[in-house]
Amino acid sequence: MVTSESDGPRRRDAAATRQALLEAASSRFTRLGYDRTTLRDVAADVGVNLALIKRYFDSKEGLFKAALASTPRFLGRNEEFPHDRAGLAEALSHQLSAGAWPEFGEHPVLMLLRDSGDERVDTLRRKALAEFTRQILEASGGGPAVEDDERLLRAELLVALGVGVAVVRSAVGLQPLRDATAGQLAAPLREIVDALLAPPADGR
Amino acid sequence: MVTSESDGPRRRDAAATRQALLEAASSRFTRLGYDRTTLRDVAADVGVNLALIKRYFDSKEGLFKAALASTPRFLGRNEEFPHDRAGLAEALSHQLSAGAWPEFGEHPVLMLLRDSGDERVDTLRRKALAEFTRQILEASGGGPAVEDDERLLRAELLVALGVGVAVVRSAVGLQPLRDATAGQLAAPLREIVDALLAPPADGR
Amino acid sequence: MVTSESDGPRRRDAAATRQALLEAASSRFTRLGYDRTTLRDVAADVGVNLALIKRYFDSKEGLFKAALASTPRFLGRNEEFPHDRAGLAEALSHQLSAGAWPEFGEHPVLMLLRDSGDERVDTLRRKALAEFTRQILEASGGGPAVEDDERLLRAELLVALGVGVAVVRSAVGLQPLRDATAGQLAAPLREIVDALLAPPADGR
Amino acid sequence: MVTSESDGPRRRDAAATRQALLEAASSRFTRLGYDRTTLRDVAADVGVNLALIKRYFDSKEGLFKAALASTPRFLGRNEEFPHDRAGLAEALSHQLSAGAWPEFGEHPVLMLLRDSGDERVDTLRRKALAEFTRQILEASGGGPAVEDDERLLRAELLVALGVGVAVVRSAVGLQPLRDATAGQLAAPLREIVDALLAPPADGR
DNA sequence: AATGAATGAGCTTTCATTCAT
DNA sequence: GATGAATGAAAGCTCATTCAT
Repeated sequence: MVTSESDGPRRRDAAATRQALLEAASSRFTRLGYDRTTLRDVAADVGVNLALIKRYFDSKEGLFKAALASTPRFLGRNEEFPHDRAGLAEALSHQLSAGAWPEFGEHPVLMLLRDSGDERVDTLRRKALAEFTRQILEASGGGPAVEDDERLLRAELLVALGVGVAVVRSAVGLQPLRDATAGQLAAPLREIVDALLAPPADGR
Repeated sequence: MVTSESDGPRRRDAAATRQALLEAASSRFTRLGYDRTTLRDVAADVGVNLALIKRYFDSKEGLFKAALASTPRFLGRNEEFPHDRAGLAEALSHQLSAGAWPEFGEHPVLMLLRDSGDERVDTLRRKALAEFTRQILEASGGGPAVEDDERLLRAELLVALGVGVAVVRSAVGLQPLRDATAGQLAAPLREIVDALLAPPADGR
Repeated sequence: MVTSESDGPRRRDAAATRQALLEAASSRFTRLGYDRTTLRDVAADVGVNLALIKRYFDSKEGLFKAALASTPRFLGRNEEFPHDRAGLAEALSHQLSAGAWPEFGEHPVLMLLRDSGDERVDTLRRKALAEFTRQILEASGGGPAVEDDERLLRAELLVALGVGVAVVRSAVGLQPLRDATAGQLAAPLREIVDALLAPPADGR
Repeated sequence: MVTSESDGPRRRDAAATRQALLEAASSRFTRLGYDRTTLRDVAADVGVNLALIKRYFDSKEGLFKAALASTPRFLGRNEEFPHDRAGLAEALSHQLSAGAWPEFGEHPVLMLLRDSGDERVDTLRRKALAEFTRQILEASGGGPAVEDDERLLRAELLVALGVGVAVVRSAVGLQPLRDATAGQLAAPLREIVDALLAPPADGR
């Protein structure tokens, strides 16, 4: 519930107010979804008037689009990008561990699954996930030549796994997955990454 | 919008009307979630009056619970239950292929992720997913003795993968995953199942 | 809440069912008023189907009218009619004491104040209260000749007092009035009756 | 239906709009009771949108509470408080005469009898009537020492009389009580007040 | 005579949105 | 740039009533 009013809403600072609204909205959209996020609550989080949302983002839809656009385009989490399958698995295990993303409350990929009902944002969301897939392929080596359809499918299964972990944790809190640490996730994820993306030993 | 009025609304047949309402509701809850499913739409799908929902299910919450309870408790899809990892992988590849579950419009596991806001249904949903996990463990052999915490976590990762595939397909329609056939999914899933649940060759 | 299913609803006995419905309705109308009395509840009290109310009374309005018509046309409460002011005061003190009318739950005069919104029942209710006024005048002696307008007004004030006691007890439960016994009410009522209806000693 | 749009709905004046809503609601609650007062009608009386009621009073219950709280805490009707039995009787005769309280449409004590179904407002209503009783005792002299239980009961009977007059006039319009003037009510009320509250000449 | 399935209208409540200031 | 008053539409729910059986 607390995200952005850390140091108080700066009055008469348009950019800061806009940013604070965006962060509050991102948090609510991520945690609660589009429908259960009310503009009144977002404005109240920041401590400003409701009409400012219209001023800065025009509508709830506009706010949602802006929040979507501000979602991290991950893999690597501020550090350098992973260069091999081991690095990829480790990055994933950190990203999918419990308590990562404290500033969002939940894994930010959830935002990409939230549906506002507007057909036009679908493309936006699809592109973001596709970019994620591309990053996985690049990190797992293999070179662009081998990126045939099956390899793409395998990368997408890895994306789906990440999404599934975030969703299951958020929606039902299944234990022990819910509180799994990066250390606990490391081994299984490494094996999955290898199983999915290691180059075939034989001429499959 | 069209799901269940297959053979027209039967007049004066309570059981049939109730069932038709349940199916229409299941479809909408699965596809659209709790908030975007309106009772008016559900009633319109079946072609009956809104008040019948109150009659048969008492409230929207009651309808949701009934829909939740009628969700298939899968693995094996009407056929016999899988007995080994190969069977498990194959069952999954069918269950997660495009176009399975035509009567729901989407994979029914999505229903288990829908949130009505009622605390008491949370337990229901969690139990259903936990049961799914248990089935995976049982099918993958290993006997109850080995069902330590790590094995449980690995089974849950497989559940998360299934959930993720359903979610990604439903929410963003990532290709080629979106239209993947059971044949295309078979090999990667088999490798993942083995990687996650095969007994360790050495004393890991 | 329990009024009439004392010896069970007799099946296939139209008159008895009708009577039971009437009593249940009277109780609810008296206690809860017109709006908060639902036909479903009345039918449930008796244990019969809702549609029987339509059969016997045609509509909620019809049921209300029938209940109104069945309201006791009091003074004297089954015993002989009071013949003088002392008898009148005593009859009133019994009628207005706590716990009288156990079969109605509240004083039945409340029914005469319930409003269904139908203009046509107004006459009915007015006539019933006017009849009560007439009875008071008759009991208090004085003969018909003296029934000038002021005497009528005084009798109506006594009616209003009775109504007020019933209403205050039912609506707000003011103590000690709420639990007042006939003994406690006797003296004040006698003095009021005398004050209002005793023939003037001097040529007032 | 006509109560408060005296000088037209003032635009953009929150306090005035709130007050207008409150008056319209008071009138309807007083005349029609809780159930038959619809928020749509109240808003229409004032000429504003329904949602403003939520803004200012939060809910129908909140509006009712506010209306209850704004009910005059009478005796004396803006003038000085009555100091003896004669003054009390006169105050009552004015207060209970036809056409008093034109701004409410009916005697405002009726509001105190309206039931919203909420347990917590019951106390509010009871307290208001109890306060009325206390005022009667104070006005009728006698000093606090004599305020034994019987005296309290007698004061409450006077309250009940007032309530009864208001109720009978409103609900059934019994003549000549319905159109009684203060002049017509003066004598009988004086005699009742004396009969009830005059100090006993002998050792009663 | 009696039942239960089905309907239509209305109510409160909740939001996103728009309009003046 | 910012506020708060006011609106419109839609949702869940409730009830009296009607229709077949």
